Amino acid sequence: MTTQRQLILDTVKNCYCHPNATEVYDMVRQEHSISLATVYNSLNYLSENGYIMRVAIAGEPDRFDGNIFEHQHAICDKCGKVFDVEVHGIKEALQKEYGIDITSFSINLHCVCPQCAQKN
Amino acid sequence: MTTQRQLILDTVKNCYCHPNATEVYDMVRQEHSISLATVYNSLNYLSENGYIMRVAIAGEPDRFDGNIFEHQHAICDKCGKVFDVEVHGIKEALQKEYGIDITSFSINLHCVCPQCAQKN
DNA sequence: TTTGTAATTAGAATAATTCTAAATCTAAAA
DNA sequence: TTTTAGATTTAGAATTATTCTAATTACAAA
Repeated sequence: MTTQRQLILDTVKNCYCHPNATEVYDMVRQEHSISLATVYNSLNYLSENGYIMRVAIAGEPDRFDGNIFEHQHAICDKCGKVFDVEVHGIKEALQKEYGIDITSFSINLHCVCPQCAQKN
Repeated sequence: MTTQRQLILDTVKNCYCHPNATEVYDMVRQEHSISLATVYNSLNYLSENGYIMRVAIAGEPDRFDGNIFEHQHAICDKCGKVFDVEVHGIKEALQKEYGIDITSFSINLHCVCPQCAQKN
């Protein structure tokens, strides 16, 4: 864990959003000098080693998530915001149902979030 | 539905793999002259209008799926192959659990497929 | 026909990501 | 200490993925 990796890890952990690589770059750059390549390298390293999660959403660049507890994502189709949602017992259910050893899994729920639903 | 869109729809429907845009382009081009831009436009059109599904997998370009029945995907982390898996009742369960109106949802299961598991 | 709208096209432009090679850092060995 | 080896960082080039632009074409309705 190097200075830059720690910096990027902290940024992802503390932002409570689900930033993509460019957004992480912009955030880190406000306080420190860093190369975009390092941001990509570090995000790859951190997600491959379980420090953060890589989040794939159809039609947009990969995002990253500092919350590594088992959880899933809901994407608002109006405003694009991504929300964490808690799950329990789903992995076991899926494992049982499909009869394959599931290494990991991800669920993306597409919805209209409460805020967007309100403003008709 | 134009000639090109039909061509692309047929290609995605008949290939029984989960091709990305470039792969669709290469397949169509073997028999017909077409522009890459048309492939992208058409894939967007077809997926936005429910003819095909867009499949997002972390770290790779979006793929497309001619199977539009409710189903999910398992990705082998060794060989990269993508398999369709059947689901039932999950949407209702999720809807109930999260209490939000789910427009659509997708589940990606990461696994080691039977073939890869076999070869040690 | 003519006209209007939408689709297709090639190529340019943009965006996202990885690669390259040089410079830097770090920790262990001499 | 100095040296060395290995990994990391960096800037910028290169590559890959996708969208945009503007001209052309196709097609259906008037």
